[in-house]
Amino acid sequence: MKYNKDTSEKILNAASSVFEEKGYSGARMQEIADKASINKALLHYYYKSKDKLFELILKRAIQIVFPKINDILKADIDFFERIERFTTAYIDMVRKNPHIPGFVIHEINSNPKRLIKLIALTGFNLNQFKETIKAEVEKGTIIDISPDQLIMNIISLCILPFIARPIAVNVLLNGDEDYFEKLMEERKTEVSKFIINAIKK
Amino acid sequence: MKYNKDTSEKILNAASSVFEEKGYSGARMQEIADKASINKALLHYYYKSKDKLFELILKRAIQIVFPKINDILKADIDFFERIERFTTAYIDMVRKNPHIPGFVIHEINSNPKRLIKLIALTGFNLNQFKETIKAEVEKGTIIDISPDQLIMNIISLCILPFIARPIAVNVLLNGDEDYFEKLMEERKTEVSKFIINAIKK
DNA sequence: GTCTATAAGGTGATAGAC
DNA sequence: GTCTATCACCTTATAGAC
Repeated sequence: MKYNKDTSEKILNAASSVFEEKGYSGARMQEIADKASINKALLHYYYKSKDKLFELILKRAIQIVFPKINDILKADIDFFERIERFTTAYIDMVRKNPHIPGFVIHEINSNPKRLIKLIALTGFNLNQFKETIKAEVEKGTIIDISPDQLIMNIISLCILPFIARPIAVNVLLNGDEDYFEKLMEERKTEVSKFIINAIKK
Repeated sequence: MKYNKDTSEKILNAASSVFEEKGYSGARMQEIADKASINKALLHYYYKSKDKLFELILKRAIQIVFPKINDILKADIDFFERIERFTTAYIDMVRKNPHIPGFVIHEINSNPKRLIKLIALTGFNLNQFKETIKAEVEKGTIIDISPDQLIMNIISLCILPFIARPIAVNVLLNGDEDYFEKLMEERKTEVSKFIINAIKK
C-alpha cells in the first residue's frame, strides 16, 4: 500500500466541500472523485469506504471548530475582554469555514454518540468558563444569569446568521450578499457589545 | 382519481417526521410508507413523486414557522412588550415543532430560490419591524443599533439551542435532557430580558 | 383505493489490467 | 498508483391484478 500525498489531500479537500454542502446522504462518491480529478476506484483505494471518508471529514471539521474556542475561553484575562476576544475569533473562524457549523449540527443529529466521542477527543470543555461566569455573578460584576443560558446566548449570536445565511440574505437583506458580508464583519464587535450591555452591572 | 382523506393525512404526517429527521436525501419512500402503514405504490398514487411530496412538506413547515412570527411583530403594542411576546411565542412554537428550524435551514441551502418563493407566499415581511426599531432608536428609547443586527440577534437567541440540541445537551449539560427542557422553558422569559437589557437606554 | 411484482436507473464497492 | 469495466444492491417509480 503506497499513497501519493498530493492525491490524498486533493481527495480530502474535495470530500470536505461535497460533504459540507450536501451532507452525508446527499453526497456522491462520483462527485468527490470528479472534484478531486480522479476516478471512483482510486477514491476507494485511498479511503476504503464512504463511511470512513465521512468520519474523517467530520473529525477534521470538529478539530477546526472546537479547540480554538477552548483556548480563548480559558485564557487568563479580564472577563469582558475574554468575551470580546471570543466573539471576534469565533466569528472570524466561522467566516473562514462558513459551512462547518451547519454541517456539524446537521450530521450530529444522526449519530449523537459519535459526536460526544469526537468532541471529547479535542479536549473541549466548558466547565472552567462556567465557573468563571458563576464567580463574576458572585462578585457582582454581571447580573444574575445562569452560566448555561449565557453560554448558549454567546454561541447563538455568533453562529446562527452563518447557518441561516440564505434566509438572512433573502428575507432580511433583500438578497444583498455584499451587505451580508459587511454585517458579519461588523458583528465581530457588535455581538460582544450586545452581550456586555446585557450582562454588565 | 379518488382519495381517502384519512390516508392522505397519515402520509403527510409520516412524511413530515421522516423528512424532518433525515432530510430529503436521507429520507426513504419505504420508511414513509411503513410509518403511514401503507405500501410504496399507494404513496406514489397519492403523491406522484418524492420531489412533490417533499415540496409539500417543506411548504407546510414554512407555513408553521413564518406567519405566526409576522403577526406578533406587527402587533400594535409597546416595543419592549412586543419583544417579550415574540420570544415567548417563538420559543413555544419551536418547542412544539423542534425539528422544523433545522430542517428548513438545511434544505434551504440546496435550493435558495424555492425558499424565497415559499416564504414570500406566507406574506412574511420584516420591513415594518425594521422601521419600528429605527423609530425607537431615533426616539432614544433604545441604543443605536442596526435593525438588521438586532433582528438577527433576536432570532439567533430563540432558535439556535433547538437546532444544536444534541451538542448543547451533551457538551454543555452533561447529557441531562430534562435539564435542557427546563432551560428552554426558562428561556421564554430569559431571552427577552437579555435582549431588553442589551438595548434599553 | 390498495395491493404485489417488477422495471429502470443509480450508487457504493471491487476485480483486474496497465 | 491509477485506470476501465463491472457487480450487487438499493431506490424511485410504474404496471396491472383485485
